[in-house]
Amino acid sequence: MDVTALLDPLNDAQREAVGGPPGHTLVVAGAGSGKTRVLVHRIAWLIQAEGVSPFGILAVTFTNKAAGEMRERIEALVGLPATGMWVGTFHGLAHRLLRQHHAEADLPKNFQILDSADQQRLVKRVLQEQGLDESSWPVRQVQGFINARKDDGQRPADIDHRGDPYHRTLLELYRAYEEACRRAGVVDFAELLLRAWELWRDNPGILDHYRRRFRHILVDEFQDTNAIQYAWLRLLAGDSGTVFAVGDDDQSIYGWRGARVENIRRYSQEFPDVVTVRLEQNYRSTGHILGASNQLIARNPERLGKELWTETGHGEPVRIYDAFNENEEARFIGRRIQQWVEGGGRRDECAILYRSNALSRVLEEVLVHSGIPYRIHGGPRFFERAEIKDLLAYLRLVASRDDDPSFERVVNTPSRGIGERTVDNLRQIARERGLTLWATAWEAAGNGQLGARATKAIQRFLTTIEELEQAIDGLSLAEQVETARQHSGLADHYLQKEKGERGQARVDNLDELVSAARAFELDPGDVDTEDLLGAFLTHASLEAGEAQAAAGEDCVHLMTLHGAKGLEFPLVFIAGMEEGLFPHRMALEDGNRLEEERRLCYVGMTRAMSELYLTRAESRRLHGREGHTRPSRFLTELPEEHVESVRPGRAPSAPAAAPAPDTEVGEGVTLGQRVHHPTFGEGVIIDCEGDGPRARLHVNFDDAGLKWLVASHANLTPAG
DNA sequence: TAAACGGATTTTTTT
DNA sequence: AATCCGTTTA
Repeated sequence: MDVTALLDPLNDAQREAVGGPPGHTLVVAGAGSGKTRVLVHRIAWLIQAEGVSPFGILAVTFTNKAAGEMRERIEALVGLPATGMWVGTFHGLAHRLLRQHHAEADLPKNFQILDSADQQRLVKRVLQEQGLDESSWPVRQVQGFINARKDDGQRPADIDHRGDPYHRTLLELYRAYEEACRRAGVVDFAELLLRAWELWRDNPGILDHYRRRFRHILVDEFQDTNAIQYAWLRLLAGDSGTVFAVGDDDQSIYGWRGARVENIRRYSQEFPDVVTVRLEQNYRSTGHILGASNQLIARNPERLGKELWTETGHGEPVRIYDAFNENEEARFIGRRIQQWVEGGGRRDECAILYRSNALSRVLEEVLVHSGIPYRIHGGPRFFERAEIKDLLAYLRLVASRDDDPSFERVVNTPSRGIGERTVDNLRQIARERGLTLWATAWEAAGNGQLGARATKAIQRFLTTIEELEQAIDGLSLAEQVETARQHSGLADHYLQKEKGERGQARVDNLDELVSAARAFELDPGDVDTEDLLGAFLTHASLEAGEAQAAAGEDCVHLMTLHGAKGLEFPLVFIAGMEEGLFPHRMALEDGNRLEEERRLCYVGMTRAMSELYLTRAESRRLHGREGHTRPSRFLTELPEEHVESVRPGRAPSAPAAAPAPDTEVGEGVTLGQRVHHPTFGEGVIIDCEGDGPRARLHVNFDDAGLKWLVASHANLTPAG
């Protein structure tokens, strides 16, 4: 086998990383430097040049998408299916371990997974059981506390509340929540990781088995690992395994959910003889874009240090556009995209990025208005939709009767006369006797302690589930889901409850779930085919699915800056470059968070291949309030030599509301006219908004530059 | 049980 | 402005 072919297409740094000795390696990979390529080639190198068996390789990523891509590319490169290799997300791999060793992990065989919405409901339940007031103990905060502790590897017993009553209560809640999970046989996301780590910690035999097997561990996006993930890797590597870590400290944007950038540094200190390779040649962006990005991120202290460079030319400077308000900002972006398309570009080469989702609305309006197809990334995901989760809850109950959250979810959905009172009674009995809701319901239905009416209703529910289990036995997965769909009566329920399109959309989604099951059946991937339903339920929990099916149409992409990580587009806009919005006001107080905002800006900028626009609105209406804004500090941090302020000049297609030239726009001046202002001097009126005395004029002053002025206060006189 | 009202909230999100 | 959540009301 000619392994040099693996190295040939690489640059020197990439080659060093891929073909280096099979020891600990840290690859500091800048944006657009070919990091995935290095990871994939490294694996191929291990197999083909070092003679490592795929069975000995474990590669871990953060998203299913990344894992899928990696597997695909490895197989394409190696030329055969990489059987035996473990490639997956931290959560996916942890789940796999826990399934395999459920007894040692003290979990039921069919344990179900809670997503964060499920977890939130359960935390709320626990709060109510403890008789705590939700306004003093906000569910989200309690949930956040529990997750943060788990992300740090701490169980209630590991935490010292030091007599602080607030802390003590949180601890009690953590305990009670754990107990509720245990009873119901459910596990949340953070628990998957913590439990998998504990499994190894407490079972040396099992750990040893995996240590012997996985001598080669590769980690993508290392800067996003949290404490427990790091600990998990460390445990697995032991003294014999090698870790190949790829990451970029400058792209660490998930600190707020427990990611620890410092794991990169820690890794190179704690593991012996780590070879560090820097990938600094960028294959994505032009010189100007890179220059501006480099200098922005250089403002952050405490970096590992790295400066991207490119062989490509300077290209176009980064352009900054100051709009009068958010409408005008959106119109500018729309216009620019239209030009791009008229110039032969495709719409899907364009992306509009923003700090928070609230900004997408105006942009959408303008795009709709201009007839530009677009697609918003983010938003509710398929498997997270209420109707989908309802139907899955029926199936979960079939798979595991103890699953209390699922029981609660559908016991009265569709309504079958089991009210809050009845469920409350069940809950109370269950708690007193330490039983699950299902067991309690079963018993209560037998001894009639709930009253005739409720008993009957409960019996109906119990029968529904039991019959469903009978009915799906021996069926194919898709048929099972279809059967559950019918038995549940959810379709009629939603049609009746939500008239018109909304209800129908829900029903369509239920049908879609059947299709998803069919697709899963045909290609279940690397899972246990003995229990397809169980695997499908796991899939639904661990892989939330894209929000919208990828439309075939050529669409402009709209997404948050976080959502853009890992992507690239020829033409990129970052909208809302304003203090308080970006950097977000929640991050202004804290230096660390501010640095993270700056990294976020860096991530956004480095998405752009050939053109980058940073736009802002001088006045913005947000959450119903209109306010004046200040330009983002990030704008002022950009070096002049790479940046150009855009003068709209004669707009190629006039803004929607703008009158034709020569129309009087107020106070005896017209669009296009040369005017004089007492302070700013002479300039040309290039645009206007509104009419009458409140009209606002956009004037391009010779010296003072672009200004928006209110016509009635501007004191403009015709210049001549 | 569901509609209707009122109040608070409003960063980012994967698993 | 819009949405979500809890409470009140019919």
